[in-house]
Amino acid sequence: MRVRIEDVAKVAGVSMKTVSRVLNQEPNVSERTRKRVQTAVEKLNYRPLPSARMLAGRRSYLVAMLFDNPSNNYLMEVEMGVLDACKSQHYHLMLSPMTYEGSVAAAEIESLVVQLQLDGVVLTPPITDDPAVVARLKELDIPYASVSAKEENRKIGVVVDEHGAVCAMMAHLVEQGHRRIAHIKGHPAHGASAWRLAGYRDALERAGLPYDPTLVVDGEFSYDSGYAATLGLLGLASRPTAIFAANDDMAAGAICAISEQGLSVPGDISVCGFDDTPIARQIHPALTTVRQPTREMGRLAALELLTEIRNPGSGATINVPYALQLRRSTGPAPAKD
Amino acid sequence: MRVRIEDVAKVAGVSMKTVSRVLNQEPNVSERTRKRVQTAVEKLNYRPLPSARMLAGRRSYLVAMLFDNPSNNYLMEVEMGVLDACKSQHYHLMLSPMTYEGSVAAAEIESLVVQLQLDGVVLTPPITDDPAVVARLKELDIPYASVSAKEENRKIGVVVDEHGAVCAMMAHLVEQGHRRIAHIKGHPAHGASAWRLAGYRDALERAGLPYDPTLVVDGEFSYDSGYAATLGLLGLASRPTAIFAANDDMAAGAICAISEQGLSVPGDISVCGFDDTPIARQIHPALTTVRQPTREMGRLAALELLTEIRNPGSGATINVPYALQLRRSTGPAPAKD
DNA sequence: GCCAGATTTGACAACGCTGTCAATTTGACT
DNA sequence: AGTCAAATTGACAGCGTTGTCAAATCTGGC
Repeated sequence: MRVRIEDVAKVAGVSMKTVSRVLNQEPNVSERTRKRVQTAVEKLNYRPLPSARMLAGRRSYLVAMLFDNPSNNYLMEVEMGVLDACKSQHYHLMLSPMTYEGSVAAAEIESLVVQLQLDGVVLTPPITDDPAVVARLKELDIPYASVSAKEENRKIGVVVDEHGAVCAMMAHLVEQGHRRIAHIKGHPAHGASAWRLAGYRDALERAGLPYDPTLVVDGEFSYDSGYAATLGLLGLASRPTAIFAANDDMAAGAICAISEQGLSVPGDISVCGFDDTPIARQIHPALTTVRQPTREMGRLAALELLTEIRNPGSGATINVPYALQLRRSTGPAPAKD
Repeated sequence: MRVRIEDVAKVAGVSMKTVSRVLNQEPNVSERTRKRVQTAVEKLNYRPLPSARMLAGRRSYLVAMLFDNPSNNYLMEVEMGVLDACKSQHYHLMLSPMTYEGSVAAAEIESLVVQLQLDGVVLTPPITDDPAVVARLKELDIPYASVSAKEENRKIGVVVDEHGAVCAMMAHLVEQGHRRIAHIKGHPAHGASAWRLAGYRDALERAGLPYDPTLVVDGEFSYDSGYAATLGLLGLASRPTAIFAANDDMAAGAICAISEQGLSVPGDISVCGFDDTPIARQIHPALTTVRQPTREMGRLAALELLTEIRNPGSGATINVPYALQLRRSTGPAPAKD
């Protein structure tokens, strides 16, 4: 038989309403009763019935996560985090893949938010920076939280100090004696691409190294684009001794290209990436990269969104720490001739 | 203001219940009243509120996908497929990660299915073969569809002919002159591991090759387990000239181990995997493997589930085709001494 | 014109939860 | 102890729909 809120109330020895308060994190519940109720909820394995809450309250207890497949891994991690957060607050998640094409997206938003009476939306890159989507969301006055959004689109959400991470990574290369460090840019639609490039430039300046435009090449975050870009760099008259790729996939492509040319990593050229996706440990040599706590980021973004939903104006942007993962793909610069 | 069924009833000059009957195509409504109600519905542009019907009626229009992280990529692909199917039928998807531990899982199922009044469940490996979960689902009489389940747990769902795929892959190796072919087994909890091992043995027999137990080693589908297993194989007095790993991650580990020992792939040893995950194209050399249409499998499984829900007894198991992806990691067996 | 039986219709009580508002308890100060 | 305000708790009425079951209305045969 279905467990109802009434049953939980009976077990906890409180009223239905009090259980409801605990479930919805409403204020004015003493710590002692809250604990008691929570115990009862767990004991009975109770979950509120979405349709009943929707009907009784005015909210749908539904948030959507909008995405457009940057990378399966990344997405899945964020999703798990969002799921964690939702579960902890008895919210539910709707997944909504969107083809990132501006106007189409806006119409999709419309039907999602309006028809399903969504309470809020979690945005993941690159949709975080889609002006049409953000504008429509604001217009509809629906709370949204973003993961790694650009400054201007970010009121609520979570970010890492990408700039700092890139600088740290670059500092590591400089320490190893590298002076000609190339950069493979990310996909132009992603905010992260710009941050990483900016970090690269600032780090050069900080190290007193010149900025050489020939060492900065286009990429699109894909393995193939990294491979192609690296081929170009290797053809340069004076080739770099290190390559900083804007993500791991491209770094993997770079390593492959370098090996294929008969050069060694890191003997001849050091390579580093960004993100610490599983591939970083599964290539040879293992990739030096920057780790972001992706799942945690999803969780925190969703948590802030729920906070905002519950209490408009109280959602914030959270900064999470990054961590350099030094592995075998970077090493001392080869001795100069 | 929202238009309610009551308003429609008033306009049509009938009771709420009669309007409901018309909306749900129930019998025993005279043609005249049906018309009158329909006119009123159109005039007021009335749509029933989903949560109210769910609460009052019995269906939730909700299906869940149960999973326990076999691989982010795989999962995400299946999920996308399931999402496609749900969307097309105006159903919604609940994601539910489960820690695969038998009894715990069963309790979680309970709470999901009963508490959320799910209409059906999509099972993904390895949960497809968790006896506790399957038994509980049957007991609760909830329709479920599985993706790549073992024979006995599969009434509704989708499978690929893994046995055939493995045989085809092995035939390819044999054709290239390989006689000592090793196999790295998958995680024992996954049905696929058994299929792939069985396919390996049958293929050997078919090719008239002896089955050598020392060439069959344990793995758990992870990169590291593939790496470790391969080290073992390389230490053998008479080492294999080809390794068939039960999935791509392990194959990638194998390639890494082989290279580290100073041997070449495929020059000294050919390696092949299974699944065609992105890593297959991102390692060097690119991996020969078997591709399954993962997303399509998710879609078809969900579609069959929805069919079954709508019309009990009509769901079926669908067989989807596999495809050999021949890449650079396999080649002719080295000439015998 | 009347009756039994079939057909059509409606009243009303769920469904499981939250909002409202009043009742009770707590705690800080006299 | 006694007071009053603040914090905590609970009773109960919906939310919009469908299920149940009884009431009303139609049939056709006499």
